[in-house]
Amino acid sequence: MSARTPLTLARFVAKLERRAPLPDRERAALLALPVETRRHDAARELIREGERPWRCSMVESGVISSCRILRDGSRQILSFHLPGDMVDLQSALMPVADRSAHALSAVTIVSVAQDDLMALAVRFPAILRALWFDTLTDAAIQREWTINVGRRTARARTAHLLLEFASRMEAIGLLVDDSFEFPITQAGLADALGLTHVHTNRMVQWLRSQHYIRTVGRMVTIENWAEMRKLSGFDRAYLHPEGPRAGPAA
Amino acid sequence: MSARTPLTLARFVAKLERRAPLPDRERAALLALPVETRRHDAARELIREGERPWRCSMVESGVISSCRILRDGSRQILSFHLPGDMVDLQSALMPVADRSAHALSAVTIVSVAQDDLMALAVRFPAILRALWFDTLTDAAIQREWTINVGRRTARARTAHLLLEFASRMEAIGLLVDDSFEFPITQAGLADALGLTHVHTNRMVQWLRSQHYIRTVGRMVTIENWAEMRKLSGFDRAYLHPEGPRAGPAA
DNA sequence: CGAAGTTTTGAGGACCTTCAAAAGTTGTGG
DNA sequence: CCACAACTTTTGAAGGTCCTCAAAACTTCG
Repeated sequence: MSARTPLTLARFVAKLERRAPLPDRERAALLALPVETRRHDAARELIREGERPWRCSMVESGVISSCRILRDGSRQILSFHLPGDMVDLQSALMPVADRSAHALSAVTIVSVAQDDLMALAVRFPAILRALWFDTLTDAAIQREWTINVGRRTARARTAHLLLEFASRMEAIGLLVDDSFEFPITQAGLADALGLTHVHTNRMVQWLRSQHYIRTVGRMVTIENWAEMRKLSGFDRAYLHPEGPRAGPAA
Repeated sequence: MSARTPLTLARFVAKLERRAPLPDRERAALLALPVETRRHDAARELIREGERPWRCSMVESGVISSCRILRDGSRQILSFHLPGDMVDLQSALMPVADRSAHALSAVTIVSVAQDDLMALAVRFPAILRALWFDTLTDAAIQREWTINVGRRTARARTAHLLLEFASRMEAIGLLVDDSFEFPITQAGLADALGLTHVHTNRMVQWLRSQHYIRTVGRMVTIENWAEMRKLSGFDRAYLHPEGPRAGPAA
């Protein structure tokens, strides 16, 4: 897509359609939604906990994380949003944001008014169904994160997160030669893993020492998928690349 | 509701309507769905990971947990399902169950065919919207669990889970004099907290020693809400008792 | 009353944290 | 293109939280 093409929700629609094709009418309706495009620098706060956003945002390029800060100052990163992901689809129904979102790299964001999206969802059940499925996929990922921090060792946990990120990048064509850009510091990685940045660093070093991964700057290469999978128990099924079951609305 | 009244999804509908009333037509349609009622003993496995369920189940009475077992045998409990909760609404769209579910106490379950529910959801966008909102609430709870195991100390974590359980019981009228039935062993609690049962036991003992909680058999009493809240950082907002924002479908 | 399950206790050790500082990297302005 | 500041990664050492293993006390139930 050239820089001059006016942006749309195309990437999001593509993600929805990875799972099940939408009828032409529905696809066209989504792509015709009036959108707003914005660019932000890395580290910029995009949504603040407690806010009442009135637009839903899709990542066009770059990576966004959402997190909660606890009263003692510690931070838990709750999810990563890659190109094609909605950052805050939830806010279409829930008025108050319960977490903040930050740009991890320079990002381009395409947003639609929640009312516009909901109006479409009400008119086209297939769209509502697709949005619901998207929410369910996010929920499945969230469960996997709970398992990750709850029951896996620091080593396995780190490996698991990297494999998830790699697999999701692969699904959108951003994995090249087993390498992907991982635009996050080790301190940020630690906040996603429920570890300290010191220990996270030692885990990353250990993965390198085993030749499971290689890092150059912000590029990460998975060198040994099999051992990484064995170590972490990663199974990409929970990412639901296969789409929703056929049903009355399909 | 007397034991002779044929069961319906009434409790689930009541939960949906705690948030926003459904139009009469939609409520009637949900309550008219053909259902199947089953009773199970405690500890019975209700859904097995990898299965392809074709019915969605609502808890009429009792408590159900869903969990994943890792290859090393460790277990992470991912959620509790209280009366009125859907156990596997997700499976309406996702064919394969990605976790198992067990009855923690003797339970009564009312189930509907997924196809029936989805057909209704397609016919009535307000219903699809309500189901979607329910999914979003579950997702918010799941995020809180990730935070809990990721960034809170064992003490705070234990207190937080008990407060969540108490608050959810309160919402359905099952909290009496700050007391509720908590039908789970300390080993089970440990699997929800990402701790060992030994350490969980010490945390429970500590909460008792501070007179924050009291336990008699499977009954738990919250003796000091304020200190429990302070200790755990619990804020019930994430349980979304207030309902979805008004919108085109409301 | 015995069996099975649950809670509790103890001791030792491992994993991960905390604190502190050095080394390395990136970005900016002169 | 270098100098400098800011940030990120890495190292070291000490300590605490939580785990492991094992067994005893207690509870529940047939």
